[in-house]
Amino acid sequence: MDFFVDVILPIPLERLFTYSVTSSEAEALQLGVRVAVPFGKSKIYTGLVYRIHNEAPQVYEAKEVDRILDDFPIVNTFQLKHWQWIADYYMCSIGEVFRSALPSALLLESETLILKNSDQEIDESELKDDEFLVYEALQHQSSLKVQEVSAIVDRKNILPVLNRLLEKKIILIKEEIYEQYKPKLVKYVKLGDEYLKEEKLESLLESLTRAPKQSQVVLALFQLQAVHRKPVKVSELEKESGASKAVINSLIEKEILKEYYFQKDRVNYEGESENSELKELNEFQEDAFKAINRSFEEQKTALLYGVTSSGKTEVYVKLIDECIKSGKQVLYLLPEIALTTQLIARLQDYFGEHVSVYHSKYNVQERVEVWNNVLNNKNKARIVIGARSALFLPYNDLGLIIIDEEHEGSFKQFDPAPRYHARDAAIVLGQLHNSDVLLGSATPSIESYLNAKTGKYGFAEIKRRFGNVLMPDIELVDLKEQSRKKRMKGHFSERLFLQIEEALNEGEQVILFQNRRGYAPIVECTTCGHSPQCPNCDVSLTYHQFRKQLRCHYCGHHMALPESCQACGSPTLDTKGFGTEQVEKEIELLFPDAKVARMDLDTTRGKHGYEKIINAFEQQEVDILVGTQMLTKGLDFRNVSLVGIMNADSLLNFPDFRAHERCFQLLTQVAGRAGRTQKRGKVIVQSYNPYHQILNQVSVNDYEGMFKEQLYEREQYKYPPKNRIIKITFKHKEYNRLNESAEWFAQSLRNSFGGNVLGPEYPAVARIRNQYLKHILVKIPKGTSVSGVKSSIRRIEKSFNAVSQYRSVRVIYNVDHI
DNA sequence: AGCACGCCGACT
DNA sequence: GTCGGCGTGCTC
Repeated sequence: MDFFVDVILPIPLERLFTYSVTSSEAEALQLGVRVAVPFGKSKIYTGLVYRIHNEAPQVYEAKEVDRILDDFPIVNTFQLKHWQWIADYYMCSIGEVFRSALPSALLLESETLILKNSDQEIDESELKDDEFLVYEALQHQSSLKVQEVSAIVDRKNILPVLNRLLEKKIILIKEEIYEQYKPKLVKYVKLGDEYLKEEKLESLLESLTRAPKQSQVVLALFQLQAVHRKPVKVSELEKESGASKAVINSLIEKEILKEYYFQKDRVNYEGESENSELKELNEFQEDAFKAINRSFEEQKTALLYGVTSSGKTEVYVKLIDECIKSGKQVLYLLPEIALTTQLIARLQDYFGEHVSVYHSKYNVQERVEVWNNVLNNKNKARIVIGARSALFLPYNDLGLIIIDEEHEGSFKQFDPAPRYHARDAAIVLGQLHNSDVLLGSATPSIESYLNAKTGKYGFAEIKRRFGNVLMPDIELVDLKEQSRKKRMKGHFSERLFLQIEEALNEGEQVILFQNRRGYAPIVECTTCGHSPQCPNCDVSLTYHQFRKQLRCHYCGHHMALPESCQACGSPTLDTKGFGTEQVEKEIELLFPDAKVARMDLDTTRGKHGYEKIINAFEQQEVDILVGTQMLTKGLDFRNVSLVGIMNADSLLNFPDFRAHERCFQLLTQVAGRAGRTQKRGKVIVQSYNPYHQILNQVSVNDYEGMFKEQLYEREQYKYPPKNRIIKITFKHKEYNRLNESAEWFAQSLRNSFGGNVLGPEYPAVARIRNQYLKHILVKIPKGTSVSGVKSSIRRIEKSFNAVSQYRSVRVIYNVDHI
C-alpha cells in the first residue's frame, strides 16, 4: 500500500499539499511532526504533517518527502485546532498561522548555494567579466549565496551568469537546508574510566611527576570534585589549576581525563530558588479573587476591573499559584511594551524558576528553548509570561490564561497575517483546553465590559488603590485661554509650569506625555507655505533635531534639514506642532537644573533600550521623563507625583470610532502613574478643548459614563461591540487602478450587503512606500451570520481576481479591525 | 508568497 | 541584437 501525508506549508495558500512517504516512514510519522519537502522547481520548505493516509492524489503525482525533521511531534492537536480557528476567523490560510506560530529557527528553508567545482581546469581568459567576478569570489569563499552573487555582479537576475558558469562546469549548485537551532553545549571533564580505582590513581600521580602542570590539573580536579560534588566544567578546571587548555587537552588525549558535554539552556533563572511568600490580599483583592473563582466555577471567562495601582498583580499571583499547584500550565499575556523587567522580576520573585518569558526581544535560539520546555511540560515553563505570540506555544495542559491590560489595541496583530486579536484567540484557546481565562484592566475595552454586563463574562472589581492611596487629582487646563492671556511658556501652561517647579522642589519626579515623537511633525516655509513631504508616502516629514534630519515615520526615508525652502528658496523655515524632542528641549531651557530623559521609539532602540531609561528613572537619576504612550504600560514608579499631558487634543481628533475610548484609556493609564505612594498624585491635562466630554470623564474617573455613551454611539452607527466589522484594504502602486478595483469590489459588496458597506475611502495616509491605499469597511449587524459574510466576501474576491487588471491589486482582510 | 516562463522596450 | 522589465500561472 502507498502512503501519503498532507502537510501545512508556511505560505498563504488555502490548501494542504500531499507528499508520498514509504511505509516505514509512515509508521514513524505522527501528526505535528515537521518534514522537509520540495516545493516548486527548487525550493525546500518545512511542512507540518496534518494527516497521514493512503489516498493517492488523482490528478498529479505526489512528490516524496525529502526528510523527516522530528522524532516526536513539536505541535499538538490543541494547536492545530486553534490554528484552524484563527485561519477561518481572521480570513487567512493555516499556512500563515503556521509561519507566525513557529519560532523561525524551527522553520528552516532551503537556500541555494553556489560552490566551486574544483575538478575543473579553468582558463580564466575565456571568462566574461561577470563570470570572472563570481569565479574570483569563489577562490576566497567556499560557497556563495544567491544574494551575495547578486551583490558581486551588481544585478538582480543572476540566472544567466550562473547558467553559463554551470555549462562551463566552473560551479556547482546545491540546495542547502540547515537546522538553525543549535543547542548550547558545555564541556565537562572527569577522570578516565581507567583511573577510577585507587591503586591506578597512585601510579598515575607518580607517572606525572615529570609533568608538573599535568599533575597540577589532576589534583585540581580532585579538589573541585571534593568541594562541590558535582560535574566539573573545563572552564572551571582551567581556572582552578591555572593550567592552559593545551595541558588539559593533552591529558584528554592520553585518556587520563575524559571530556563530555551537557546541553545547557540559554534562558535560565539565576535568582534565588527560594520563593518569596505570597502577599496577603487585602479585603478588596480578596473579594475580587473570590468573584473570579466563582465565575471560573461556572466555566466563564472573568473580567477583573481594577483601577490603576489597585494591586491586580497580587490577585493574578494567587490564581497562578493555585493553578500550578494543581500541576497545570499558566499563560500570562501582556502587551509587548508592558513586558518590562520590573514585572518579570516580580513574578520570578514568587515563582522563581517556574517562569519562562517569551517575546520579540528574545532571539530565535532562546525561543526554541522555551518552545521545547513548554512542549515537554518542563517545570521551568510552568508559567509562561509573554506577548501575543506566546499564544502559539505547544501547551498540553493549560489551566489558566491571564490577559493583562486586556484593552490594549496592540494585542491585535496588524501586519502580516494572521491578523488575530490575542485576547480573543486566547479565549478560544482556553475553551480548547478547558482552562480558566481572566481578563484584567484598569480601563476595560467596551467589548469586554459589555460582555461582563450581559453576563457572558464573570466580573470582579477593585475600586480602591492599594494601601488606600487616593486616585490622582486630575486638572484640565484650557490652552486657548492660557495663550490668549499670554501665560504660555513654550508648550507649557503656567499651571503646569508651576506644578513642575513645585514637584522638583519637593524632590519628586515628573512624567510628561506627548504622543508624538521627533521635534516637530511639520516644517513649513513662512514665505510660500511649502512643507517638505516624503517622496514615497503622503505625509509631511517630521523634524528630528538631534540629527538635524527630516524623517518619514512610515517608510524611514530621511534627509538633512535644508537651509532654505526647497520651493521658493527663502530661509524662513518654521516648525508646526511639537513632539517629545521639543518638549525635552523646552524643559532643558525652563528647568536648567533638572535632569531630563526621553522615552520613545528613537531612544529605546536596541535590546536594553527601555531598561536603561526605566532604571535611570527608577534610581531617580532623572527628574523628568518625557515620552510617548510607551510610558503608560505597567511601569511602577514610587516617586512620581506629577503627570503632565502636553496636548490631549491629538488623541481626541483621531478619525475613527475608537478614538474616544482609546483617549480615555490612554489618559487614565498615564494618570495612573502618578502618586503611587501615600501622597496624592497630580495630573495636569492641557487641551484646547477642555470641555470635551471624554476629558471630563477622565478627570472624574467616570468609566461607567464613558462606557454608556460610547456604547450608545457605537450602536447608532453600527460599530462594535454589538456589530462586527471587517476592514478590507486595497494596495497598489497605480493610483487609477487602485481606485477602479476598490470601487468594483465595493459595488459587489453593496449588491450583497447594501448600506453596511462603507467606502472605499482613503486612509489618513493615502500612500505608503509608493503604494496607494484604500479601505472598505463591511459592518456585520448583530444576528447576521459572520461566516456567511466571510464566504460571500471570498466569493467576490474570486470574481475580482478573475478580472486581469485587478489581479495585481493586493487585498488584505482585517477582521475585527481595531 | 516565491519563482519560472514569456513577451516587450532600451541600451551596449 | 541582448538585458532586464513585468504580467501570468503554478506550486503536491
